[in-house]
Amino acid sequence: MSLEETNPQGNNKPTDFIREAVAEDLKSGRFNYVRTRLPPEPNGYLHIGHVKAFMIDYLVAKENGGELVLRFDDTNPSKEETEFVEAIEEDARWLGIEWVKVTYASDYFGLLYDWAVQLVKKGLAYVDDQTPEEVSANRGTLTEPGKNSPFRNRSVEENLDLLERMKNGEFPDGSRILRAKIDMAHPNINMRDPAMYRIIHNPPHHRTGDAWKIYPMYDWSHGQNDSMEGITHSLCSLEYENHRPLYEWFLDQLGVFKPRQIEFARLNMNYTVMSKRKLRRLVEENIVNGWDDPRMPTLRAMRRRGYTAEAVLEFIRRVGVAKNYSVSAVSLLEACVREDLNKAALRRMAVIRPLKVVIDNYPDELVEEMDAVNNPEDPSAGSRKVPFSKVIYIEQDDFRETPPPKYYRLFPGNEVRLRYAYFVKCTHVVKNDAGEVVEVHATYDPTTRGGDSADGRKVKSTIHWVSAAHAKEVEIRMYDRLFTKEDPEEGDEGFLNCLNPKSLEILTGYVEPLLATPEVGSRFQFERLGYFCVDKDATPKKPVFNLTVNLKDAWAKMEKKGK
RNA sequence: UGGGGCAUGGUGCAAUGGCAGCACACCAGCCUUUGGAGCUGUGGAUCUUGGUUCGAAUCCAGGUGCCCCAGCCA
Repeated sequence: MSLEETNPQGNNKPTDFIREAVAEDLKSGRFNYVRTRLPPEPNGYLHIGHVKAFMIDYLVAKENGGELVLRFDDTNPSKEETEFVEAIEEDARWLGIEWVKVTYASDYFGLLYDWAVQLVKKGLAYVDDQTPEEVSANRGTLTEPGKNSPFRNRSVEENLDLLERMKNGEFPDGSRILRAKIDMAHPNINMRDPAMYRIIHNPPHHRTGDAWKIYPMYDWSHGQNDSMEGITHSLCSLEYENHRPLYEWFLDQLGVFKPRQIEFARLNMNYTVMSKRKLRRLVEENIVNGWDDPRMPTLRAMRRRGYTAEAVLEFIRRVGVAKNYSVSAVSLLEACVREDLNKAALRRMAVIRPLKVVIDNYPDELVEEMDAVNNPEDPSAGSRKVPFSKVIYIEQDDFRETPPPKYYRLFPGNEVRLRYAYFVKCTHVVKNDAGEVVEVHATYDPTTRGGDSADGRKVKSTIHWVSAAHAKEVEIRMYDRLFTKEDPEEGDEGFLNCLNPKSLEILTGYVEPLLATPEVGSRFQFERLGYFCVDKDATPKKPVFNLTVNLKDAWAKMEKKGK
């Protein structure tokens, strides 16, 4: 096989069974173009699980020189709102997804009704007067066939008349449905005379208002809309596999353009929940502070937390596409976020759990401007000045009165480097009545300015600091996983019983003067701590920083293991 | 006891009858003015039984396990 045949584009694109199927269809001539569709129902906010499906639809079209249509699946007025249409578009745009047009299932209500009339005329659909309970009881079970409706053999004329009167609003909700006439004994339950239209008088539809009193079911709408729009590949998740025979049945009976439906495994992630119902409970029961609470798996939440679209996309790329049921690790997402932010985030010094240090031999009134590198990964980011003085704050974690083995940081008698400043050696501590260390005293070596010793002596640790007199007090929001279990839905106690009580911790810390009035949304690496971004709650008086993701902490891991 | 689908290191994905590989995680080391980043290295997987074949993760048959389906939701 030649290189051209295996690799028409001449590059090594990642491949998967969907892309292979699409390539086959193009090669065999089943289709001579590619058009996919993004079919969200506007009934909630997008979460990380949607991103996988969105990117498959978008990239399959893009890689094949095709088009993507953003089509809102708004066939059920009781669940859908315009607010979500806008939110979904905004989130999808943030991801960088491009579509040629926005359409709505409701755009096709008229045409779809005509198609339904066609099926009725062909004797392939009928109006059923059974109650919902009767319909359900007569559907049969997984192992037993269903029973035909007593209304199944109505005349075409009667069906036509009843359908029109359903449409005109003459009948109350639940009194009748239009059903496809297929086979009540079919082993696939979706084929047992599935409902096509149901009657819904209220609420009004978010776009068509009260123009319609009947609304199509997913099965009757989706495939037909795909066909009307000339969609070639209707890509969806595995639970629709059982619907494919019905998808194809409708299109075959209608004799219209027939797209190909291909199913893939949806994205699941550990330590979170993804179902709309559960996410809604978290919001409504004030377990989180809204849909954009940085602990939520929604895109708005991740954006607010400081995740970049690039990182999210890279995560999706690494997760891949297959048909296996799988649960991806949130730690992989975090790794992608770190990798992306490491390249560009400016480094700053911040102390989130302050401990006061007095450098006794440093002149009382002296202030020195220390040179600090903005980003060691990017020399073009330059450097900045950071003021240094006699009283500073360091991290509580960076001092121990009695150090455990392998602890290299500050403790009585030990010398460390203050990043970009001086070597300091701890001399003694001051304690409060409770016996807690409230102040550490140290001396500095004036010959080590900038952080290098003249005599070549080494220190094993470098710690960060801020000058107490120059620091800005800020609010720091430390986020952790919302749940303590990898699978919060597992077991009988339910997802609300494994909430992580420490998923949000609000701290008051200090940052270097350059961060006194940061721009909302800007991202920084607080050295040795993690990546942080400025929350929308920030005010000039009190900046607020969200923890985006922590830095890998080898010492914390070591210490934990030692216990 | 119906139908549809899926089984590869801890996790996620490759290998399309020909040396089981990649990423994250893990472990060890090097380096380091971030115990960060980076670099090097180690360990660990084809659900099971049989068959076809010179050769099987891949093909065939049986078994086992997991997921989906009985909305007038999508």
